[in-house]
Amino acid sequence: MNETGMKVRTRFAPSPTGFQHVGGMRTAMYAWLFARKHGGQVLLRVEDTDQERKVPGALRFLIEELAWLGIKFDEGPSDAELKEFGEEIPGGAGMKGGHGPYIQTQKLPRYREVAEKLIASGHAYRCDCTQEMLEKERLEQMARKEPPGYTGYCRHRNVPATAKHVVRVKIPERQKIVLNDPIHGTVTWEDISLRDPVIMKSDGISLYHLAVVVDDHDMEISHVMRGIEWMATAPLHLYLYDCLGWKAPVFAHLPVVLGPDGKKLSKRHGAMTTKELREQGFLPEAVLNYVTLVGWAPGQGNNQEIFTRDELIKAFSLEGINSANGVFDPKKMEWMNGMYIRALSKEEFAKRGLPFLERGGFPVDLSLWEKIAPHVQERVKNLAEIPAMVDFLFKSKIERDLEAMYGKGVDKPMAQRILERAAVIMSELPSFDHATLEAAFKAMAEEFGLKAGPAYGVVRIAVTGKRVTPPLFESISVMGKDVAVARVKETIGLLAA
RNA sequence: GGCCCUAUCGUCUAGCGGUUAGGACGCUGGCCUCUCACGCUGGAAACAUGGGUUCGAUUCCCAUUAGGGUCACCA
Repeated sequence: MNETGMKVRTRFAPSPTGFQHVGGMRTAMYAWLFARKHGGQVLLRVEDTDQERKVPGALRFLIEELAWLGIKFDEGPSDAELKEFGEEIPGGAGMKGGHGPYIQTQKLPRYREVAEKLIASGHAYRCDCTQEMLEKERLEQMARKEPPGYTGYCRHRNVPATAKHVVRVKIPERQKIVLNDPIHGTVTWEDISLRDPVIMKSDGISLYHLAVVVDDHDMEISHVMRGIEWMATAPLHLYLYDCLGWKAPVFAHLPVVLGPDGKKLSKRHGAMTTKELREQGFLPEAVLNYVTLVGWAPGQGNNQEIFTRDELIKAFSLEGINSANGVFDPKKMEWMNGMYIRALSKEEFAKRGLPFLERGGFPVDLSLWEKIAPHVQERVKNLAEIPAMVDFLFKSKIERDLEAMYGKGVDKPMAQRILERAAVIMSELPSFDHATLEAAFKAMAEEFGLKAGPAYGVVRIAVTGKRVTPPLFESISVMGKDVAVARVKETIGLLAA
């Protein structure tokens, strides 16, 4: 129940015409968050009345990505309905029913029934104008510099049901419509500026405008969260509710999520679907957290940004949604992901990072990974960075950035001397733990009159090949004496050559 | 073009008539330090413009400007 005592039921109603980016996912997040916050239900509905634009796999993609984020629906199409639709979720999606069908093309008779009701009450009428007639009309209007639109030719013609026809809404001349949107406040239209829109196609399939009203009513939806592109047609929807004598849900029109360039999100922006983010090593909890924050803030002077799932649910409100468009900032997404990575337990990090490590293209020794993982955990912003950071532990042959050894008191002869000494020191060391190594190398640096940085740097390049690595002694300790000494000797050979 | 939405640092935002306009990311100085990262501590950085209303406007109202959406037998 929400503050008005109304049972909260929200829905996510995608049309399976493509793969949703994070902006579309955010709509689902908000619907889910709001339902959870008020102890209500959130359900999934498939708006597939446009059969021509249907994309195979789009629905499955959506369900699976949302599941990855931890968003499960209380109601939605059953596995049987999904199968009929042509999509099967491995293991089953397991959504409950109760207000189905949840796939619009499986509910066509109901829309026809409502359309007939609208015709009977005089709010709608049949129209048998052909596409050619409409096109001609449009052309003439444009020639006269009039705004194009249906003139209502069939309004009073009583086109018989037996003729091939569409159903249009008879839009009243002056019909004031008031929308109370929790995000935008009160929005008023002096009239519905639409020209008798079609709600039922000549093939008998409902258009969005009818289906959405019928479904939200039938499914007892209390709050609709949808993209702001729907605000312009909200008057039509509100009018339809009125004609039908139904109570309209609360409509919250969400602003747009833009790419870093300020343009609408698209493929050009790179990783903008959750699937891509997942492949780049972003954690679902971080993605849920950050994406929710694009366009929403707790307000009330609360500056919190990192939220657990439960904290998000607790803090969420429609009023906290910003009315202006927002930019998805990949940099901040990365920062937040790093925060989440560091908050993981050692074991959890090692476990989640392993699949990414295995993609590195080299054999992975699990025990070495587990030893070095905690040091990697402090240094990566996403899991995909892992292989490049520790590959030197697993590869038999490494590339070295030799130039990086020089500078700050170290030239080539000095580097050679350091490495000769390092090889001896390591060979003679009784134990190979961090403390022993550090003490030995610290003494060595002093021997050469060098600061730790430059001296260790030479060894770092020799054993790892890179200038940026996990801490040196941990790295050496994990790779073991044999490998470390061999790599130092190999480097001496390279310098001599 | 008609109708509608929007406007605080580069970005995400706090603010709901009186504040040195706060926080976060990013950028940057310093500290810590074996590299990197973390962490700590400083800094630069914003109320689109013009009118009102008011003792007083970032805040309320109206214009202007600039973005965006929508005007299909698509959603």
